[in-house]
Amino acid sequence: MQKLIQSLRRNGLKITPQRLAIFKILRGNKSHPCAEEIYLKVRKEFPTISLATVYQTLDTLEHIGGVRVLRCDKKKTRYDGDLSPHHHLVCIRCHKIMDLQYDYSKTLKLPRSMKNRFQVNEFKVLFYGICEECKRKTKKEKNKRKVDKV
Amino acid sequence: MQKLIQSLRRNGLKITPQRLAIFKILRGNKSHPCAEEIYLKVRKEFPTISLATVYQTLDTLEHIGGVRVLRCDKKKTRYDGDLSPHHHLVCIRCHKIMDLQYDYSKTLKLPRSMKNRFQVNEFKVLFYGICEECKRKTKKEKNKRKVDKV
DNA sequence: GTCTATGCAAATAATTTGCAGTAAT
DNA sequence: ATTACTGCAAATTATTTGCATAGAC
Repeated sequence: MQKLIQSLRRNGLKITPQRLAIFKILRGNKSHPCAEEIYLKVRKEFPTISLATVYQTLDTLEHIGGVRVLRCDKKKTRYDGDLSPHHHLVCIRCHKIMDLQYDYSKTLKLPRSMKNRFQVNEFKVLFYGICEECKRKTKKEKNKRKVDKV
Repeated sequence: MQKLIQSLRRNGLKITPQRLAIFKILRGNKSHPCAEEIYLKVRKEFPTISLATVYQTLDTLEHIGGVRVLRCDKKKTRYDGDLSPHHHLVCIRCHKIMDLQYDYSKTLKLPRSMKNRFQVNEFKVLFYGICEECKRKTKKEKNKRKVDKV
């Protein structure tokens, strides 16, 4: 939280209670909420906050690295307040997003040929597949809906 | 192309000229177009095609693995017809998406603890950073707009 | 002939914007 | 005092849907 305040300050941004509240909600949340879900939560503390403010704050937080943005959902953007090095497992059946607490920064380097042509600030790894729960269900359905890929 | 036709057939889907045309456009295109851009291209061959058909076809193609979907752009979904193992470099300044022809499948395994809890079908790696061109511009601007991260 | 896919228009819904008032510096 | 932020309502826009018709099988 102190880090956030410092970062806001250093970037000439104001330290508003709304920003702190949204950041706090994100930090204490492993569920990758979307803007609307965050909105419903902050409203409990700030009943007059607007959804637009939530969107704007999320933008601000993204810009200063206070939230990580997940665009794996077709419909809505999801937000992740866990700033530790980790990645995501996305179930293509139930669309659940799970955390993978594993740091690939050692193994995941750009090939030499690209190293001087792109300065990497961060990277995201998304694994798509079937989660345990859905796999169990699939077996019961005797491999229904199997897709033949190109 | 034969592979696509086979895959459509195997999945009980019809082989329509619109589907083939959209697939052909995607294959011969390294620019990661969005639905609208694809629509404008197919229209040259099929002036009566509708944007809705383009969306539906892209959905179908995604489902059978005939196109790869990129959700790194805040605004629109982008589509990639290159089915070879490769990943993407996204410039956070100019929002250009570049291909990284490199196969991380050997290095990017799930940790043992997760291996039995998630069946990976595919994975995507997104590198975010600054492209060569934008880096050159930044230097001229004497490190303007530098962000202090959380 | 059957059934799916297309084209059209209208609907949906996430996100953004403009602006007047409010609060942080 | 200054300037940025919030709240509200309205606007925007990507994407989806319903339905009649056309086309693939």
